[in-house]
This record gives sequence, structure tokens and C-alpha cells, in this order.
Amino acid sequence: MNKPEDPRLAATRTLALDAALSILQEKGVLAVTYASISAKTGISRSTLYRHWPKLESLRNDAFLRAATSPIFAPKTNGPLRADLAWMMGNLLTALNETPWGQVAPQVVAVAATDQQARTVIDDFMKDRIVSVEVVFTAAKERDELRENVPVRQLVEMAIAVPYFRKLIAGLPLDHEWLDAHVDLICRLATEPPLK
Amino acid sequence: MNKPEDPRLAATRTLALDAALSILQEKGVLAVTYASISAKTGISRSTLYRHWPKLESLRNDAFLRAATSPIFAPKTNGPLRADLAWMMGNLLTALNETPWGQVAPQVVAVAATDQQARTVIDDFMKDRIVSVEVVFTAAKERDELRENVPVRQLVEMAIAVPYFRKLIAGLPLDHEWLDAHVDLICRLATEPPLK
DNA sequence: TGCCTTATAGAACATTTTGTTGCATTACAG
DNA sequence: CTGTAATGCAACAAAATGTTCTATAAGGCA
Repeated sequence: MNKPEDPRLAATRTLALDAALSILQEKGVLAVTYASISAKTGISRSTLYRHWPKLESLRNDAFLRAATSPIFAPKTNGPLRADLAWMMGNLLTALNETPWGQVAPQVVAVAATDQQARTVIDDFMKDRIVSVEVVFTAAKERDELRENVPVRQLVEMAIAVPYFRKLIAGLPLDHEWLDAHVDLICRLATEPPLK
Repeated sequence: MNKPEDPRLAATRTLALDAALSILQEKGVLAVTYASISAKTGISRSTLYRHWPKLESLRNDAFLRAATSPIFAPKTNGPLRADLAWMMGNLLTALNETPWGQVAPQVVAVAATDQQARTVIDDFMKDRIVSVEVVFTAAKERDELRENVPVRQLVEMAIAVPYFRKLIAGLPLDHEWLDAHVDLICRLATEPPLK
């Protein structure tokens, strides 16, 4: 039972998905076809069809590949400012310097009509949100936060703005901007209660 | 000079773009083709080709149609809480109950490789950001804001989170959530300076 | 009304893309 | 060395895409 897999299978899979990913980055989801991947890799179309009977499934595997970037373990030593800056720095890097920044909008668009793509995004986001939430929770346990901080809301703010700027508004994400962003979030979380 | 346009031209344009828009909503950008629009409208393919020699241009016109929802004039009478709630309420309605909520991610995805689509998004966002900025500026002039409020950052936060929730994270936008969101933004803007 | 212009529908067609199959070749595992 | 299985390739069918032509009909105008 459980024969070891022919290494050629993994090889074509990897090759094809890498190609799909780079096409996704450069030309968008509309350009991801059996033909374009075959041309880019030298893998024959028939082989691609054998691996992925539906183009949908190929696309989704490529999405999944883009979405499984290494997760940075959250730092929770404190202070919040430092931990959050670390997490947000990672997010900025992911959006600016990995395929995810280019691919995410493509996945989101497909997710509108494709449950699998929706799941890719949802799982990805859930993980990221949790990893930032952990940072806040740790800060809370160190009594760094003021009373009744709406942690979940702050987490969403922290994450939403960079995504919005990069994916939707087409605005740049640089470290100067990030500093200001982290500052504002931290201020909101740590400053004394207001009324 | 300047002959009045044959009403048939406008009629087909409208009919075709309406169909394109509803296909965009229901099936995503991948399903927007001459054939699908022809099938939905009864307009013959040859006519569609005459109006839009490139599918790209048809798509972009549909995008533009989705993006030109009526702009709500910002209220600036104060207090900030009320004005902002009004603006955000409009945003929520636009995202929940107009094609824009479904179509925006499609435009964003295409914008990655299509300058015209990028422009549609950029113009749209610029207008929306400005219209919220106006609300804050008015509040500032009424001395409702604390010193050194980073208006631009707050505006982006106000807008980014609903977009993030709806388009990217697939989270719901309801009025309960919106209240909390507006509260948090207002608190940050109006509460006394902190150090 | 009648005439001219022009938009449209529909068919016919070439081209490209997509999906499918059969077979020879080649890599892998034992 | 041998059987199994994955690949490449060619051939093919089916569908989508793009282009052109002609007859028809609707609109503009005197």
C-alpha cells in the first residue's frame, strides 16, 4: 500500500504551478490557460490535462501555492509597538515582494464566483488575522492595553489599510507610511481610556 | 455640424452594458464575452463588434458604468459622528446593494494588467476619499478635532476596513458593525490629545 | 409622404482556442 | 532487465472568437 509517488508527477506539478503563478502575476488570471502554461514550461498540453482535467482546478492550485507563503511566527514579547511593527513589516514585505501582492486580487476576483477560491482567501485571512490578534492578546496580558479595547476591530484596521492601499487603491506601501500606521493603531490601543 | 446621435446607438450601448454589468456580477469578468452578451440581449455579435472592436473596451465601459454610481454629497453640518455615519452608511449601501460590491473586485483584478481599469479604480477611490476627507476638514473647522489629527490616515481607515471586509475577507457589513466602526474612528479624531 | 443614410440582424467564413484520444518514447521501480 | 506508468506529440473534434457581406428596417429630413 501507499506506493511512493513517481517523482515525475511532482516535478510537472511544481513546474506547471510555478509557471501558472508567474503568469498570474504578470498577465492576470485571464492569461492562465493550458496553452500559456504549456508554452512557458515545455510541458505538453495533454500532460497538463491529465494532471488537471479542469482549468479551474489548476488555477486554484496555483492560488493555493501563492497563498501558502511562510507564516511568520508572531512576536509577543512586547512592547506592543515592537511586536506589531514586526507583524506589519512582514505583511508589507509579503504584499510588496512576494507573488501574493499581485495574485491576491486575482484570487479575490475569482472568489466571487468560485467557492474554492473563496476558501483560499478566507483561510489565508483567518490565519493572518489570528496571528495579529495574538499580538494584541499578549499585550493585554502584560497590561499594556487600556480598558475595553476593541481588539478585533483594531486588528482589522491594522490589516485592512495596507491591503486596501496595495490591492484596491493602488497606493504605495513604504516603511515611512507603515510607521505612522503602526503608531496610530498603538495609540488607539494603549492610551488611557477616554471618558 | 454635431449631428444628433441616432437613438439606436445609445439604445444598444445601454442594453449591452447593462447586460455586461449583470454578467460581471453573476459570473465574473471571465464570463464577459461577445457571445454571452449577445445571448443575453438579442443584440447580434456583429453589432457588438461594431460598437466595441476590442472586448477590453467593452469590459472597461462596463466597469465605468459600475463605477459611476451617484455620488452622495457629503454632509458637513456636524457633528462629525453624524456626518461620518452618513457617509459610511452610503458606502455600506453601495457595497451591499449595488453592483459595485460585486464588480469592484473584478475591476481590481483586471487593473493589475490594464491601465484603463486601473484608472477607473483610481478615479473612483480618489473621489470617495476626498468626499470623506471633506467631512473631517469641516469638523476641523468647527474645532471638533483634537490637535494634529492625521486626517488622511483616518479617512483611509474609515474606508479601508469596509472594503477589506466586503471585498477581500468576505465578512459581512451590517449596521451594527458600522456603528462600532464609526465610533472608533470618531473617538480617535475627537478625543483630547494624549500626551 | 418618400428618399437617403445608417444601424442592425443574420449568415457565412476563417482563425484560434479548447478539449480529447491514440501511440511511440522515455523515465522510474523492482 | 522488465513491467508499469508518465510524458510528448500528432491528429482530431468541438467550441469560441474575430471578420465580412448583404438584406432589412429604423431614423432623419425635405
